Amino acid sequence: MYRTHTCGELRTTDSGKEIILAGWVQTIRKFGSITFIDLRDRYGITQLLMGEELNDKLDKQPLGREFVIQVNGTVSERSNKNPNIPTGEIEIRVRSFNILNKSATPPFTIQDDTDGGDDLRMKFRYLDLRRQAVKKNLELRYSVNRAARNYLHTNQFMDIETPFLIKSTPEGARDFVVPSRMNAGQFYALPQSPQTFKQLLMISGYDRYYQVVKCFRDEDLRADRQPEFTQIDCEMSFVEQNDILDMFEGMIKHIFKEVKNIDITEKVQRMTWEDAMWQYGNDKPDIRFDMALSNLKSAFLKDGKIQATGELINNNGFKVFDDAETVVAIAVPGCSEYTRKQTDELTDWVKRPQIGMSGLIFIKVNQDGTFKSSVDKFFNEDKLKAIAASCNAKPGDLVLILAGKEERTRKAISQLRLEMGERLRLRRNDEFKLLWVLDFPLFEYSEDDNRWVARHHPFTSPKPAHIEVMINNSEKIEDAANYLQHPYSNIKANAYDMVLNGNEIGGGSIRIFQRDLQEKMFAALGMDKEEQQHKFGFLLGAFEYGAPPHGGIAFGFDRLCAIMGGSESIRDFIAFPKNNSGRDVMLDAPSTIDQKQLEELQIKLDLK
RNA sequence: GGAUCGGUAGUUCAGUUGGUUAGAAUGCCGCCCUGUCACGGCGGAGGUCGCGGGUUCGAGUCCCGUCCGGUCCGCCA
Repeated sequence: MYRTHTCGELRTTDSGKEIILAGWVQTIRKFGSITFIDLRDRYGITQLLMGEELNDKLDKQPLGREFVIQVNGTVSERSNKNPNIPTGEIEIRVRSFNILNKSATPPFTIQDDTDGGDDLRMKFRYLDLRRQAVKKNLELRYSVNRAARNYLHTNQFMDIETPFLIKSTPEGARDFVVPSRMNAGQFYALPQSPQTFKQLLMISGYDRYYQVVKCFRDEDLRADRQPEFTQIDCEMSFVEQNDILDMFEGMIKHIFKEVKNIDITEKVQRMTWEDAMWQYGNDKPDIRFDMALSNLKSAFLKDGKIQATGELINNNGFKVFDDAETVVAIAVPGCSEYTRKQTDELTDWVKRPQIGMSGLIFIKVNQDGTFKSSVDKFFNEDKLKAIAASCNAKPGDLVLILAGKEERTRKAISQLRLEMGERLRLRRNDEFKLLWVLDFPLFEYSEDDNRWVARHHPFTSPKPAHIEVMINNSEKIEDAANYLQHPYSNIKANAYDMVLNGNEIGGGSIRIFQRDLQEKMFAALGMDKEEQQHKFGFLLGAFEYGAPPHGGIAFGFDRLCAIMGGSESIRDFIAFPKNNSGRDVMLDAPSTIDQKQLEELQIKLDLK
């Protein structure tokens, strides 16, 4: 027998018991003729006390950090207790020990605040995973997984596995491809999501499906994006949008209750995509704090028309505003005392290439009710007051204004809002605010491909009221620069995202389930009949055999875990993640393959 | 594809205007210590300053290139 107990479970009530423990040597503290050892396993740390009688053996068989040892001994109440660990009231009086395996000195310390850098930790990930801090994250991940499965199981969802070797459909993200040896010259693709399979399962009558499943996208990485990632993928039949929203806000609430013991009792706020863009400049607003936008002038089409023409700011001799397509403001609470240095620093911040604005205008709303702005030359106090009022600025606030092209400016003010929220510590990682964003546009114009593409995916249904517009308008565009004027840009979809603290954690839609509407959708995306048949013939065929109305959603499991764990980066919530360049630095993958393998696949490399 | 920050002891970092033998902490090794738990004390070993080229009497430091890593933009239906 290797052990009778784990290193996390013994207490004073076990005093006197003869036990066997096995684990890793965390630290050795030699104290004259006695030696203290912290023994660690997955469950905790237990202190071992080795007396004088073991010194000969310790001299002959010295221990080191991360040695795997087994000890026999007696549980004993300590004279000096350690209140910092659960087993701190006892120690093991060791009678004998056994080295099960030695260890080289690890390249970094196996501690919560390790001295190892990210690169080194990834290279020795198996050592990094021994650390309590990382273990805690994986435990959280497992408990989110269990909570989701329990909820879905309770609600009659059935876990059905779908294949990983599937067909490439170059719509959306780039596919990872896998060469086929038996079908030389042909390739499988790894799924970006089990989308079409879960729709086929609906047609097969499995009306509630789920899967916690790996998905693959061959795109560049980010702190919150990996080339292989896990989704909680779900689909339901005979449902309307509201049924799905209710079901899955139920799931998220259940997860929060089970994992973090947080009760979210209120209904999750629902906001249209247009309102999100209008109020926050962003389709995934962080609503932990307010700071909503004031649209002083905007080319954004809301309810099919331009809502802000700029009467408050135009024609005051300030060319920047007069020439701008869009002028937006936010009121930053309590920052009217910003110094010149601080406002200059903010100006530099918005001028960074990643933000790309050419300047920043500010109005200080002083405590005494006066105003001081960077555009005093052009705007009198009444005007400044009106602008400040438009974004609900209070005395003591700092109004920040950006002006420029619609898309860039809206994006920039959104980033500026988040940055100021961050600086003012309004984005606490122990506060959780959920939001549904609804009615996304169905199409997006791709200037690269000069055609309309599906914003969500091509199986998403249009709002019923917009179907006619979709069918009766050609997809062709005469003037690409004016695509916003095309009727397609105003078609909305039965699509929804769940947003948590400004992060998209889930997205889905009510699907098209009739063959002709699906064909019209493909046609709108510029796909002719032949191409439709080649790429999606199986789905169009299936729609002819009694496809039920259906819809679904997929949650980004890694990201959800990271946010619940209070982290921006998903890597610490994945046991073996890839680095920024998509490499596994531990395995050193990807790597070249043997000439023999290439020959079997009949593949010749032509590296540039 | 682009921007930006970084690469110095096993590890995390400091290193002034380009100037003597490149430092600290921690880890490692040795000795001392019977109540430590971030143990303590004394001593010791440990460096191709990522790599290549250039400027200079002299380069860790300046310039060019390159590789690696972090973050971001593009991209990610």
